[in-house]
Amino acid sequence: MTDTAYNHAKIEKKWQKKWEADGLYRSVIDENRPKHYALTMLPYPSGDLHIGHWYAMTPSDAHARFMRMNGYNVLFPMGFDAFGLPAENAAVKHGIHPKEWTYANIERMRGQLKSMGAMFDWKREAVSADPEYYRWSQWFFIQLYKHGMAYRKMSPVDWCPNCNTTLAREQVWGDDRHCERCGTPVIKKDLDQWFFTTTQYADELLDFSSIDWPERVRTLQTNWIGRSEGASVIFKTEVGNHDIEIFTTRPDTLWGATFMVFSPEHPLVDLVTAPAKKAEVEAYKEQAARQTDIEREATDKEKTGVFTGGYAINPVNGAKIPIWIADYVLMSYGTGAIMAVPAHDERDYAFARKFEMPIVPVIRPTGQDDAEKAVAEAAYIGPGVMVNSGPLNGTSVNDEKGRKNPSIAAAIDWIESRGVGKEAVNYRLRDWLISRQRYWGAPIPMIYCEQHGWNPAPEDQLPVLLPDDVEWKPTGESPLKLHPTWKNTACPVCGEPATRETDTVDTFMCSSWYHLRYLSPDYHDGPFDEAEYNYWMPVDTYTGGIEHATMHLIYTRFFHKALRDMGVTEGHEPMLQLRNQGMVLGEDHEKMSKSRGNVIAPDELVERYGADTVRAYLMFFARWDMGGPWNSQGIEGSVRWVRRVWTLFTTDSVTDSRIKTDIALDEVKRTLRRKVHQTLKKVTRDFEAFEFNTIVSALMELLNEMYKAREAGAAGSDEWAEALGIYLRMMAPVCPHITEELWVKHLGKPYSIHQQPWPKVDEEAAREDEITIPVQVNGKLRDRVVVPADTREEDVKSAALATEGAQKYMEGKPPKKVIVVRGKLVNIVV
RNA sequence: GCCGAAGUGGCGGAACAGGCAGACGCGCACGACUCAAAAUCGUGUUCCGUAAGGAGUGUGGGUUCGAUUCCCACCUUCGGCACCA
Repeated sequence: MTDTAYNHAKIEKKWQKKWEADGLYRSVIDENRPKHYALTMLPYPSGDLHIGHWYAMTPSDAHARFMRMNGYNVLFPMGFDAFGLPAENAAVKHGIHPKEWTYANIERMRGQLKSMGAMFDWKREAVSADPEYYRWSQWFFIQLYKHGMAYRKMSPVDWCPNCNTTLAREQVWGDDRHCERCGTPVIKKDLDQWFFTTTQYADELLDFSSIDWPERVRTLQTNWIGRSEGASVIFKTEVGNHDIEIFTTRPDTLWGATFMVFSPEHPLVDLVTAPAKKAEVEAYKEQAARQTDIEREATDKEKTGVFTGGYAINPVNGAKIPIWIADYVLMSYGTGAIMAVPAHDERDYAFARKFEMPIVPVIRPTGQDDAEKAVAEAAYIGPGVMVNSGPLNGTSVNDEKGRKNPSIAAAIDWIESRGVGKEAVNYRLRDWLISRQRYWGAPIPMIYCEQHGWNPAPEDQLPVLLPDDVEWKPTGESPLKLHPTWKNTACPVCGEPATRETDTVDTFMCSSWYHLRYLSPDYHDGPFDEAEYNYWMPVDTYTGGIEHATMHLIYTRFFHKALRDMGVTEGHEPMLQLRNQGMVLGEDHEKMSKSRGNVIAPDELVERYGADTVRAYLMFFARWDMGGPWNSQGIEGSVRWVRRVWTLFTTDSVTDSRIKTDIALDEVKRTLRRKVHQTLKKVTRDFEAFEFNTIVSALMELLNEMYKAREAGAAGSDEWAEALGIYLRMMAPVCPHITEELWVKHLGKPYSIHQQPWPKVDEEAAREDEITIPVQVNGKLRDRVVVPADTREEDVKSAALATEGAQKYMEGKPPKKVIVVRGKLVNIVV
């Protein structure tokens, strides 16, 4: 029967073509139906779609299809995050223009994406490198600037020497502080750069109450933002009475401050340094500056520092305390200066011991009467009661942070009443460094004039186009800076000659709003069409990798909130539900990489097995949120499943002649129907929970049952027809092509299966009428008893007691206790 | 050091609210079909034991009639943060 052999290539191409021709996946506003905006993270056009893209996108597609079958008007768009450094590297290496390289890759990847058979609405495609796209990226920059949320500042920033550009704090990873893209350790440079005020939203970004995001991501973001509650306190220099502001989480230990430490870069260092100490201080500053961040921030390093010869006055008790400089105090956190309380801080303790400074305990530990003794060996961090602290002596100290700790609350109140400090919150989060010294990105639309400083390019002149005629220097410098004429322009204020900013924006800015451009990629009067926005936003389901937790997923939330405050968007969050996929590892259980040679190419798999099978295996082989190792033998299971589905629908039944009576056949049909509806219930639940692996296994199980039922003579019955119809619809989101073919060609049902409603569970049919109850004696399984599902507890109990296994292991003793769990189990305790 | 996730057969994994551990699949073994092989179909497959039986979800304890599931301590792996004041 060659004409009924499963030819995946033919079937998949045929339906993809028809779906596209019919616009089956066009999503248009329909006020009569509830909307569902399903979004999966857009790819960077690196050249080839890899298995990780398939792993992220096909289950997302299946879920979107499931929602569509459940009556939602689903938008599932796709596009390309098309600016970025690899395009420039290709230009330097192979002499191809980044634009050409990028757009050729997009062309190729678009084709690969289409081979998935996903329900992407290609009419919504957006490409961030298109001038009509980056025009609006630039427009957003200008709006942020106008609202005070974009500013330029000279500061020490992270520089990747390989990528030849600055990076945002979020893009520097790991212990060795390497570049997120290329892995090169970054260095510090003092540069004038553009920033967005992400810190302004720190508190709001900590609030996840209105979104359904994985705990993991929420924790990562919370830690990243790093909120600490405490107080800011003003100390005074002994000479000159200058303010020294410090931040502390432990204002209750102020009375124990026996010295102060400045970061070597602190602006007051020169002022407080005594002439006699000048040389020593300068030498230390230089030595600190030479160190890399990694050396400097190594926690196990012996403490170093020098005395400045200057003193400060502790505002709570007037004590005169020495000021030191040490590299363990970082200029980039807090104010760059600390009060040192060696008795109750490990670092200060180590420093005080080394340089022989006094250690004054101000907390007596609970249950001890000697506070001095408690700090003889190490700093004391736990609860207790305040001592040596003047007006606050006797206040109890617990383990809570901030005002929840009575001692901290008392200290804050006290310093505020004396006007020497106030309650304060500090964050680890920094403002988003947005400047990139690269060519292939959206030019920052700012113009510098000698007379009028920085001003935005006039909005009616957007986009500020990237010039095509650029030259590549092997040094890796941005060609934009070296372009002879591009930067020359007129000042928007006075019209005199002025220069453009030659830096481009971080590509993460372009991807912070792509979900908005998808709404109306061809819209010219604004970044998006408001009618589309009002209907589709916010994104209902967002899927993608966890690696973006503290980059894109923070940036896009910030962006949405900033736009909201400028009146551009509404609502507080852009994406309501987030789900992360895990990673597909190589067959050697290692991360896939070209150098390891363990990369799996989806194109080859599709050619060999077909997209439906690849999709099925990707959904089946591991928990989606966990990922796991690829197994090229394992995919055979999915190959067989898909083929067995095909065979079941395209061949006639071979009836087992042993089944003769109507009664027996009725039982077969009833059992089949039960299994069908039980499976439907499970599959529905699992789709809602993003548990794709058990969807496929449930469908496999049902298929096995259907083969048995067919052999037992169920074919031709109403129950059989129902089973076939429900089976295909349940399978359709997983394997869109084969199900369409079987639905239309073999069941003769109306095109398209993807427009059919999701089947309804018949609870009555799904109910078991007989159940097997395990019988335990003292917790060990000894027998089983089959009873009607509605049997009363007492009857289950007596049936269990009567079983052979129960009798044997009770050894004639009377049961002490019999536990009957309804519908589950009986445990006899003797 | 701190925070988080995970440890289940030869392998990937399942167990939805504390109730039959190992669903589903890979692999393997045996059988059917075949001259033969592949494909396909069927049966079996946690370990020890011939068996009766016993053990078993990283380790050790605990709660419970009953624990992969809850609690405590620890070990290992992975991810994040880290002199953050």
